[in-house]
Formats: sequence, structure tokens, C-alpha cells
Amino acid sequence: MPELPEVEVVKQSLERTIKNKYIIDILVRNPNLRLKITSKFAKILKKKIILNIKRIAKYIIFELSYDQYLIIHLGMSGTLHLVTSKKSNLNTNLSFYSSTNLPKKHNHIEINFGNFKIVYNDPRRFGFFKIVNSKKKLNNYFSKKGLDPLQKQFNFKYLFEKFKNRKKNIKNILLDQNIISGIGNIYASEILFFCKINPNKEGRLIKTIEIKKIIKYSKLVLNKAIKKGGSSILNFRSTQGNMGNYQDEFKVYGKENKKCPNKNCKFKILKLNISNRSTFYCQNCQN
DNA sequence: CCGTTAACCTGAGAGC
DNA sequence: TGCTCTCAGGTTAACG
Repeated sequence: MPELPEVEVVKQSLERTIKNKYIIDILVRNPNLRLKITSKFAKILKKKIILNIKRIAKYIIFELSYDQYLIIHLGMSGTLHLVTSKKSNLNTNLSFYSSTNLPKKHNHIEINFGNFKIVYNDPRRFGFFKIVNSKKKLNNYFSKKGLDPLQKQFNFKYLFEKFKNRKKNIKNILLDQNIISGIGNIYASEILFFCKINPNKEGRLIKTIEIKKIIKYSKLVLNKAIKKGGSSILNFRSTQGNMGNYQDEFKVYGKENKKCPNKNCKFKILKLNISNRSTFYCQNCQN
């Protein structure tokens, strides 16, 4: 469920909590995530120090000692929980879930730091943990993906090259992680509303000025969402178990039949199904 | 190469 | 209470 802003909030909380910490042990309760956890997994992570925590798009990366890198993707329902030994199963404050308690089911991986542990919970198991054993392999992994909209290189020249000759509609382009990496279904609708672009518009028909708007509002919307602690629709919570607040800023997502938020527009927000993902927009303001 | 669809999973909520 | 159906912040193999 998390998109770039929510993953960034989790990354920042992990940074405060486990940076420079030593992994004492790993427990894999269920190896059957989207990528199967191998038998070597625990052995590699054990006795390593987490030197740095980074985020690229929707991925969290642990830079470990001995040139090992752990790539984490939360999928649709992955959450991380901080569990202190005293409180055992209660009051996890690195929550990403509707309850500040550790869920009873689907706790697949535990990273033990001694006086506390991080528990990975994921009901749908679309998330994954992947280890690569060199910086080169790490870079190679991300070189095949689209640019993160918050990166500097995400500019007019980059998008222009990606958009030209594309018959694919702009909504699907924003969601295509091989073109742009980090935007998901909520923020795609929100960004297009600010840009005043119809989600069905073909990439090749997007004008110069519209490309510039996409760059501007992608950065603006995502950065604002990070500042607001992410969006809490169903179950997202930030570091201290607090809800994010960006859902209060939504212009169109989930606003079907509500009035368009633009002044002087009396149209209602429509819900479309584009490639089996719900899409919200104003037919009057977005052309 | 490009674009679309189905598939991977579980749980919550609506309607009957 | 229970059944069936739809939907959910994601990704990708397979197909034409």
C-alpha cells in the first residue's frame, strides 16, 4: 500500500531507530514472500551492522557491513514494527498498521537487535527482502528502473524522451515504475489533478508545458505528503504509531461524486477504471 | 520494442 | 450468521 511518501516516512523512522545497530539474529517464520527467502538469508544478515538506510522510489535499502545490501519492498500490505523486549507483543511504535499493537498473524521476519527487534508483517505477501553482495549489483538493480521523481535528474529532458511516441495513457505512465519510480495509485490521480491533465491522455500528446507541470507537481505533492507524514487511508501509521495527515489534503482520490475542489467549477469528481486501478479526476478541469 | 491483462495473496466491507 | 462479491498505497510474467 505504501507509495514513495509513506516509504520515506518509514525510512526516516528506521534511520532514527536502527542506524549503526548490530544485528544479533534473524528469524524467518515464513520464507514465502514475493521473492522466496533463501536458506542463506539469515546467515548473511547475522552479525552485520546497519551502516546506512536509504530509499529509492518505493524501496528501502540497508547498507550493511562487509559490502552487503538488503533491499526491502513493502508491497501492498507490508509493515514494520518495533518491538521492545519488555512489552513483547504490545505497543509497537515503528508501526505501519491500524493498530499500535503487533498484529497476531503474518509476522514473517524478525530482526533481533538485542533489547528490541524489528518485525516484518505482510498479510498479502507482495513485499520482499532481497540481498545483493556488492555496490555494483545494487546500482545495477536500480539502473533498470525509472527515475525517482525527487531525484535531480528527473527533469524535462528525461521525461520528454520517455513520453514521445508513447501511446500509453499518462495515468499508466505515471504508474509505470520503469519510466517513473515511486508514484502509486493515489498520488498519480492527485498529481494529474494539479497538472490539469486528463488521465486518459496519451503520452505522446502531452505538451511541453504539461511535462513541466508533471515535474513540478510530482515533486511538490510527494514532498508535501512526506511533510504530512504520509497518507493514512486504511492502515498506514508513522514512526510513533501516529496517522499520516496527507489524506486530508486529497483533492480527488476517493472523492467520487464530490464537488471539484477548484473554485468556479461545479462539476463532480468522476471515478474511472484504468487498467483495473481506480482513477479520480475532474472532466472539466483536466483535459 | 510496446501495451494490456492476468496472476500473485489476504482481509475488510457491502449486499443479500 | 454466513455466503458471495468487490476492492485495496504493487509488481511482473506472458501474450499478441
